[in-house]
Amino acid sequence: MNLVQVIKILGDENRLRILNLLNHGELCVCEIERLLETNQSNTSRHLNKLTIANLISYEKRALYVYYKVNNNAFDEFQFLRELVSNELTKLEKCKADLIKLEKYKSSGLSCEDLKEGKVCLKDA
Amino acid sequence: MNLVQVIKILGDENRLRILNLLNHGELCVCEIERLLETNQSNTSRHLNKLTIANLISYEKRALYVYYKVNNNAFDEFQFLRELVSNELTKLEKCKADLIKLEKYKSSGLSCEDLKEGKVCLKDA
DNA sequence: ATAGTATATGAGTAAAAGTAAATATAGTAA
DNA sequence: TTACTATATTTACTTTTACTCATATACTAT
Repeated sequence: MNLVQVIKILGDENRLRILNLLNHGELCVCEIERLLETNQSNTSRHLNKLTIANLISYEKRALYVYYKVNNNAFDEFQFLRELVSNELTKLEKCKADLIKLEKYKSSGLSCEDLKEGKVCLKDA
Repeated sequence: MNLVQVIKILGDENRLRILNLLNHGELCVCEIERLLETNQSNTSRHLNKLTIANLISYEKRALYVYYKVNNNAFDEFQFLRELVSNELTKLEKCKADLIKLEKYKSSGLSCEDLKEGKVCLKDA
């Protein structure tokens, strides 16, 4: 995967939001899905693209698939650190996502509780 | 123009090649067209997109329109310097473009000579 | 085994983006 | 003026990409 393709894959709001979230720790697909407020299929597809670009990696544990940023990519393409750590945080949606993420994490609940509505992330 | 749109516009090989060329000084449209070995219409469109994204700016002098990188954009989005100065130079096409550019510049000829074939940039 | 759940993927659709040929515009030069 | 040139834009076509619904897969739990 060359630079052009990596940048092409970065050029999507949902995928940038995912990178921003994963930059703060690993998350499973259904957590990302709820945080982005999109559907499962869409989330999975974006995660797949980011994986193909080697920007993230995953680990399957029980039923869940946990995704995290791939530090090798950040070593290979130096501009990625600057982009993810400094630029993304300026985006309104990314800021809002991090607030939701904080709310979710501090709730002490798990991703199963998300769909049961024990944590409401809407307009957090 | 927000970050997502800027990245989207960066995600194209021709536009990255143009940025790489302009990073070494201003060029007019027909020079870029010959260096990229594409046509006039295509070149003009890509330049327009880069202009919309504020990544480059232009100045009209006589019949020619000269484009150059817009340093304001590089100040606003810090990752751009790293990207253009360090990453682009690793791309094969960008390397080849710079060799052609050097050949053209050292020829001492002008863009009019390009189409008359006084400088051959093919496979420089 | 069966049922249930999380994730991935196939298929179809719609929107976006890249391209090239032809034309329009704006400037130069005689 | 008229002819010419560089660049932009219109138009039409094709390819790519994002999205959604439905289904498949893989794992868990009973």
